[in-house]
Amino acid sequence: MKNNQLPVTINIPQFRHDLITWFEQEQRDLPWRENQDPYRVWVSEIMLQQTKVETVIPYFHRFIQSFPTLEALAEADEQQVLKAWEGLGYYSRVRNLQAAVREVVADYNAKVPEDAEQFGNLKGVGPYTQGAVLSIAYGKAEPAVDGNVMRVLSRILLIQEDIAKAKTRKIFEQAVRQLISHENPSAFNQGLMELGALICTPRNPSCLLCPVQVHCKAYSEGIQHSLPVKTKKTKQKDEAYYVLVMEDKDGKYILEQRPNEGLLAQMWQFPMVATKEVSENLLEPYIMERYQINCQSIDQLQPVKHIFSHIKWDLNVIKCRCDKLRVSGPAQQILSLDEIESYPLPVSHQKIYKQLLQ
DNA sequence: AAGTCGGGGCT
DNA sequence: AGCCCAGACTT
Repeated sequence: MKNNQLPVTINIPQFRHDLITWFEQEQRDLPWRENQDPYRVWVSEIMLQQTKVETVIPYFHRFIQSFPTLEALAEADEQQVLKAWEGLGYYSRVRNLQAAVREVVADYNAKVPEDAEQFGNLKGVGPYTQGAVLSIAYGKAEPAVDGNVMRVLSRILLIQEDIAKAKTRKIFEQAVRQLISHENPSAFNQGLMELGALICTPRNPSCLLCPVQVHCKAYSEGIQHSLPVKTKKTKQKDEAYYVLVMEDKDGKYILEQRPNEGLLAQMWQFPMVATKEVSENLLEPYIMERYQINCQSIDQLQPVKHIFSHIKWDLNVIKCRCDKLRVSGPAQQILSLDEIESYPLPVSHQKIYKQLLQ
């Protein structure tokens, strides 16, 4: 064990007390705080990855209602699980969660393991989620370092490492190991995050209301606005597609499932063709050839722009009416608007679906 | 270490 | 347009 700890020169017992007392008083009333059920805590932590609390709340209620227990989720149909996640994004989170829950049923008698290594080895459980669930559900004194914690501690301890770099997280984990309350690790970890969400915000932190202001080195030097240090990342790539909305005389449409891996894996969509694959004037014969249909008419629907974190989609939505549709593979279905409702669609294709309802 | 993976809300 | 959000995984 190397002893290269950063200097933590604040009054640690006082800091713990100030933080935990504030958290006990001011914490928000959130559905996953009703009890310490490890399954519920786990679900909430997965949902909260890169996702705001207000966004998660309705999803959490519906998800727990549909899958109230670890066993229920383990036994659930994968498509229904994906449908419950529809609109939340980062869909591999829920596929990993179900795989992990099935592991817990198979290997740990359906009890979420308390052992850090065992829990941390489950699919989709990284360093943050590991510490968060073990501290909140089981009271273990493990660090749970997320973006909030790095921002808060970078200011309090005046840490200037670039938080965009992967190895920087370890510096903060070491700091938390020195600071954390062993009497109440749960309130300590959640207090740091709650502080980051409510007071020690990215812009314009409310330092005058901060319960640990007296401990904060950045505040005492007046440089809280310039922390944390974070380098910016690369911008999105542009991608353009035709989206083929093919409707037959019965009002049914072709829907296809995306591949098992990659972007929006296993989600359903109207067929897409990269615009660079086929020139616009050859689109009609291309559709007729590829989908073996007889186009009666072609119209343009409202185009859709959709921005991911790393891609910008420009969707040229083409509606073609035809006599008869046929599937050309196992990943396709011919469905009525009603039936499409039960399939998990990414938000970009929900926008298209809503146009068809009008 | 850098990319991939969603979506929404804010400035 | 860019940034942020209770990050994990792949290459």
